[in-house]
Amino acid sequence: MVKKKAVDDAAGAERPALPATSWAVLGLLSFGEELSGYDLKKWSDWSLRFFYWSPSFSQIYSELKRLEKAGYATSRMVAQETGTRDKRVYRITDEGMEAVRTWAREAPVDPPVLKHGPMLRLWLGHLLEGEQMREVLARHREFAETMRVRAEEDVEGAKANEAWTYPTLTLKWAERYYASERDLADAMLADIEELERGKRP
Amino acid sequence: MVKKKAVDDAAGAERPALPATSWAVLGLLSFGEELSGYDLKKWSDWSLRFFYWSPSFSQIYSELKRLEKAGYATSRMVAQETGTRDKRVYRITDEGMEAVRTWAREAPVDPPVLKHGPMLRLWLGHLLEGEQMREVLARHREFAETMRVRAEEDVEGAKANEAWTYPTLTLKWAERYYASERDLADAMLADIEELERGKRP
DNA sequence: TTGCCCATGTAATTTGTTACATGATTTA
DNA sequence: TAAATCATGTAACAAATTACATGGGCAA
Repeated sequence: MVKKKAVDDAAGAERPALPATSWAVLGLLSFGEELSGYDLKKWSDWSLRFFYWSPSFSQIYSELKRLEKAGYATSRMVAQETGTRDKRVYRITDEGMEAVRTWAREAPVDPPVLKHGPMLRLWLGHLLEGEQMREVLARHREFAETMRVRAEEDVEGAKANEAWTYPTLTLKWAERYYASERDLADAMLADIEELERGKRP
Repeated sequence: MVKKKAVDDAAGAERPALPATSWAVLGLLSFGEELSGYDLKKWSDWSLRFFYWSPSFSQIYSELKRLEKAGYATSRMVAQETGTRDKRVYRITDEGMEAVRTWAREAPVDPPVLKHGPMLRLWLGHLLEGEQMREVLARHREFAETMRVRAEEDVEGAKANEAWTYPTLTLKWAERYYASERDLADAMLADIEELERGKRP
């Protein structure tokens, strides 16, 4: 039996299958700006971060190389005015636009990946004291509320610009998502209180 | 300047710092049963999965080796009655219990890791038609509701057993979490409808 | 009696992080 | 003028997945 590497040869597409992180980086470029790796990292930190973990610098650099090799982006060196070190900036190609569009439209809808450390620890409640459970939840609640406020602020900053229509939409989603995380922490705190009342009346 | 590998040498602890996934596997063992790699995978699939991605077989096997090497678990081969292939089963040690307890109690509370593929695609809404956005959201909604129902059923199955008090607590959390994901999808769907109405009245 | 799922792993590969290197620019 | 920060990467390592190998039991 001949092995095939599950490629969409059909219709002569010939597009290499990329991991989600590549599409995320290409997606950042799909807004049309010419950006450096550093720019991309910063931008992904303040936009993607709400619903998609932000890759490290080094990974962004290697994704950019991969995208260029695939013909989805081109790069050029730009000399800085003030004598700063030169930098390499990337721009999406027509093929890149086509590829990321096709991905966004046609890829199967995969379940989100969640690694919820705080919940893992509470799942191990038999190893904790009530006070420690409350502590973990309180810190998580704090994080969720901080994220909610940031998302809320960013919605304000983004909603005026028509180019940000869809990013604004997802920021609204994030605002609600982190509000829900906060409320879920409160609900669990209440559940724990109830348990404790049951244990020592 | 001498470099130190950020270890808790203090108090002569000498415990090797483990990645979260190791703690997850050790946590599964902390309920006291003697389990094989296969058992652990199945069990993590139906319990951890709601809030913590379930590692692959091969990773579970290598985590078990690491835990044994660290002295946190021991293993033995057991011969099967019916002549089936022998298997290796693992049991947590006292040191392992102490280590996972300390981790659960004292590790810093890290933010959950989220990679929300569907949101990433909606963030790129400028590449999609309204119909395609609704499709992505509908499928995500479907997933969320499926998970919610499963969590709900598992709460029913687990709440009677006192040993499952805390797992039941996190299952309740999961039930609410996936209900919220479902509602968030609906809310975003409504936002998109509104956008569309604005675009072509 | 062949194909499929259970069960147990190892090997090869990919993905992603941390540590390191380098130099210029700002700020204290 | 020293330290922090911006900016750009590379190298080494760790985490995690997929592919592969193996053999028994069971159903068609």
